[in-house]
Amino acid sequence: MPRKSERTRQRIVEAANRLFYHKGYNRTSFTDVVDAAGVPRGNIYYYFKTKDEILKAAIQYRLDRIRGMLQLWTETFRTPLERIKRFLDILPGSVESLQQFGCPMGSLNTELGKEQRELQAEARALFLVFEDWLADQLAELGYAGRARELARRILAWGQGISVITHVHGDADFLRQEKARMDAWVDRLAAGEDDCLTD
Amino acid sequence: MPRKSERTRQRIVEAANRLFYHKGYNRTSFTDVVDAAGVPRGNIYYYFKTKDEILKAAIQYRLDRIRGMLQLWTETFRTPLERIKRFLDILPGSVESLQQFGCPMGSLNTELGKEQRELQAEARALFLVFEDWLADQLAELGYAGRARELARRILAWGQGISVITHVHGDADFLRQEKARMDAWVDRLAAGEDDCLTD
DNA sequence: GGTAAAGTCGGACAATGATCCTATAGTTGT
DNA sequence: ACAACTATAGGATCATTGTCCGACTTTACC
Repeated sequence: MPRKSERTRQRIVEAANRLFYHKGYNRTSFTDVVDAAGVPRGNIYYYFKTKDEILKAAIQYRLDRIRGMLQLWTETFRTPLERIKRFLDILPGSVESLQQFGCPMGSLNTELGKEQRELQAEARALFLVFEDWLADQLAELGYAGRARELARRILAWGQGISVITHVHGDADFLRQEKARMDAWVDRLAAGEDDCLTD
Repeated sequence: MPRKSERTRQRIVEAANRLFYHKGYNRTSFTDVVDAAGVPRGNIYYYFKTKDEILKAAIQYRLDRIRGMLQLWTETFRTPLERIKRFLDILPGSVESLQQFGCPMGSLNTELGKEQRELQAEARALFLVFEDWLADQLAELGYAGRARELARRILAWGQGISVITHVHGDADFLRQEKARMDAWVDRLAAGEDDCLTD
């Protein structure tokens, strides 16, 4: 039973994940990872043959956590409106990180999208998980036909806020825009046929 | 008269600028730059002592071009509405680049913002140039009090679109959202007191 | 309790990175 | 033509990178 082994692997993945977010994938070295994980240099190779594999494991780790989180929200909140609102709460809930490092999904995809398309294809899954879940909520809200489109729009909105918040370190902007998103979603749920929803 | 010299320097800056956009700053090596610029390895050092300096020159180069462009738009278009519309046309005007590499300003700031704050402080200026110009136009449109806020919102919107377009390579999404921005700006110019502007 | 696999460890490896040196060639003003 | 720069040129340097090896120790099972 490789139980101890499993924990070591987990420590590597978690350290790598944190470093990839804080430093970016390409600026994170093998040395950084082994140091942060507290495992000896040679040992990491037993678990991952290449740096790519570590990234894939880190993305998988994120996916698992996100899926778990969304699952929990689906169970915890009765209405799709509450669920979407909970999603929007991510923004103010992690202002400091967003100011310092930007959005974990967004910055990773932006970095990999330039020249490392295969890796970015993996990272894209992070967006799709959120998109699927949001689309489900929007469909349940009565927007079945345009659920994907609206979901993607919400994600784009969040990405824009994240980038600007990161660029200027402007937490006020984030809070202000988050409030606008809340209001928009409220109107959406109320079925108001206003300019915003066309 | 160091005229030839000036051209060499320019070639280096332009090559570096392109590479920084296509590959990212950190993944662009000195070797990449000298190869692309067609100058011998040792020669680049005559112009720039460090990689940072090349980046600063590249940012300066971008700033100059942007300022020139905005200046031209200010002169070419009579009304602030037309000018802002011209600004929005950047998006469909560079779909392919945005799909492949993301927004030049956004991706650069996202990359540098993580661990290279001093360099990001330089890159931030790119956003501020646009923000100032947009704020001027919005003030002229009659939104003097909220001009900066609205300008930043427009930029955030554009960033969100760029990120999502880049992540999914989705040109349709870009066009669709661009149309929504156009409509929004029209309503803004018409002074419609709708939900979007609060 | 002994053997094979699982897991641990430190260092080696070649490649590439940014940076720098020094020698040569043009260009300039006198 | 000559000294003083300006500019070109290519290779040297040294740290860091991702990758890998081989020896060691622990664990699991017969």
